[in-house]
Amino acid sequence: MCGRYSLAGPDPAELRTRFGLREAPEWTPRYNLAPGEAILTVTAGPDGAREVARRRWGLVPPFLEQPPRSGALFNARAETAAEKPLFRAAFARSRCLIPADGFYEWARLPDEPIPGAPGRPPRRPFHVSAADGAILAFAGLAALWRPGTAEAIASTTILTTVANATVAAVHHRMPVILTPEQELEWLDPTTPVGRLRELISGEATPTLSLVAVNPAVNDARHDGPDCLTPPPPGPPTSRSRARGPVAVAPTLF
DNA sequence: CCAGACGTTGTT
DNA sequence: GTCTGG
DNA sequence: CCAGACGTTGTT
DNA sequence: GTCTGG
Repeated sequence: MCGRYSLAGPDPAELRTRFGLREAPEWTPRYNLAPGEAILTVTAGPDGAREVARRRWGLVPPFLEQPPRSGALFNARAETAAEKPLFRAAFARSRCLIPADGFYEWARLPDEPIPGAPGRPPRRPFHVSAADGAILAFAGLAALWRPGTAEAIASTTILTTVANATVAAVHHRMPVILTPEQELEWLDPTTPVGRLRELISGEATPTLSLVAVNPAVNDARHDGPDCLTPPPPGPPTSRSRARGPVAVAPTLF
């Protein structure tokens, strides 16, 4: 799944180039983006030009009288989003991209708990990024909620699909990642549904790398470079004591 | 017909 | 808006 | 996603 | 256990 991600590496100029934007977007590095927050999205405007906008992460479909609780609907299953009442209209008419340089997953390590420690072992955070360091584009849906009186809400959700072999070490779902070629078709309003389904099937996911990171990322209020650093040595798992990128046992799931 | 939900995730 | 349950 | 609150009363 | 906030 995808409930936390980073967009910290690329500066505005790089984002402009990578996504074909007219102007560089306002953006300062974010290491710990969470549901409910304002995130960066890219859509195709009426003339086909790329447009960038900040949207609340957590879709607010236009027909709801009240927005769902903050951050709900932050993912939609790619397999069913075209049919689900909450996502159908956005799938048909309002697709978008979410720029990212990686996403986080949490998993309990197999060799915990420590003998003598009470309770279940905690889930540990991992960061997943492109093996070549490229900027990623998640496939997403967008909506604009215009209530009578209150302020309008621009919102978005990230599509999820089955985890590839790399991510499957820690989790069974992951965000849909598009290649630059696929992005064109995903944003094109004339792309037929059958093709859209192919695009988000996860077939073309780039090679990813997975590393254990500092549990500082657990707290969504913590937003700093240490979200991406290796876990500090510490309460005792052999894995968390390793240095540098940490290999993960291949079949937790 | 009207009323009320409409989601994903993980966990057991 | 659209579907399900009563 | 994870972390942290979750309430009422009376008093200042 | 469940909901809210980040």
